[in-house]
Amino acid sequence: MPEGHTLHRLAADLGTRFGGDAVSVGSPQGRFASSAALLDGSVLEGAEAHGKHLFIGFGAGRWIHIHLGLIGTVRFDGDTGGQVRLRITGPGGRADLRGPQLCALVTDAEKARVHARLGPDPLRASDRADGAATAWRRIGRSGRPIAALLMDQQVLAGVGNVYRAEVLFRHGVDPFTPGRELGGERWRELWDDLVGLMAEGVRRNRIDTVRPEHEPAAMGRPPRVDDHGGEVYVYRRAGDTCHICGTPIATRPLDSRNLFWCPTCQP
DNA sequence: GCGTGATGTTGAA
DNA sequence: TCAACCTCACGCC
Repeated sequence: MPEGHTLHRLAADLGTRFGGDAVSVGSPQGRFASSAALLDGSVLEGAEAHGKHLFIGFGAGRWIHIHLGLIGTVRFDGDTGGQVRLRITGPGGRADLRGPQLCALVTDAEKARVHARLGPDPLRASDRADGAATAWRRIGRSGRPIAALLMDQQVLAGVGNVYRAEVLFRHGVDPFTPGRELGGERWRELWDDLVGLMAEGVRRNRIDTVRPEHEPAAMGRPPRVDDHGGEVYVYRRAGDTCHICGTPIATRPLDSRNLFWCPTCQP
C-alpha cells in the first residue's frame, strides 16, 4: 500500500475525522501502550505527511510518528481482529494501525530531524516551488541510476517502486541512466509529472498512471486493474506485453527492489 | 487452507 | 547482507 500518496491521504483523512476533537488513544497490542496513555483524552490537532512518514499532532510538542513500512496498514471503522498497535477513537470513528515499521511518540525536535533527512516531497505544498531544483542538486551530480535515485528518500521523498517505474516509462527514460546524464530539463519534466500523478493518487487513493489515450477502452483491451488497485504501464507486468509497443516488459532487481521497464520504449 | 511475495525502512550482524 | 515488522491479497491445492 504505502507510497507517499497513501500517507498524505491518511493525514487528510485523520484530520477530517478527528481534527479538533478530544480522542481516546490506545494500544490493544501493547507495544505503544505507555505512550498512548500519555496522549489518551488529548485533542488531536491535525496530521501531516512528508514522504512516507506520517505525523499526528496532539499539541504541546507531542507527535505520533508513524512509518508503515512494507506491511503496515491503517483501517478506519474496520473489524477488530488482528494486532492493533495504535487505536484512535473519537466522534469521527475509529482508526486502527497494524503492523507498522515505526510508531513512536516524538518531540518537535525529533520530528524536525526526520524532515531534515528527507528530500523534497512532490506532495508537500512547501516543496512545490523549489523541490525540483533541490533534488536536482543531488541527481545532477550523481552517477547512480535514475531508478535508484528516485527511490532514495534523501533525494526525493514519497516515490516508491510503483511511481518510479511508471514515471520513467511515461517519459521514455532508461532506468539505468546515470542521474548526471539525465539532464535538468528531463528531470524537471519527471518532477512535474510526479506532482500531478501523486496528487491524483491522493484523490483516488490508488496509483493510476496510464494516460487517457492508452486506457484499455481506448486501446481495445479488456479493463485490467493491478494488485495495488490502479492502471499501470510496467509495474509488476514482467513478461506481459507493453501496452504501447508489444515488447515483453523486462524486470531486474536493483538495490534489492524489483525494477520494471520496457526495453523498447525506454531505450 | 497454506505458502508466498510485496507499494519500505531500520538497525543489528 | 539480513532479520524484523507480522498485514494483506494472491495463487494454488
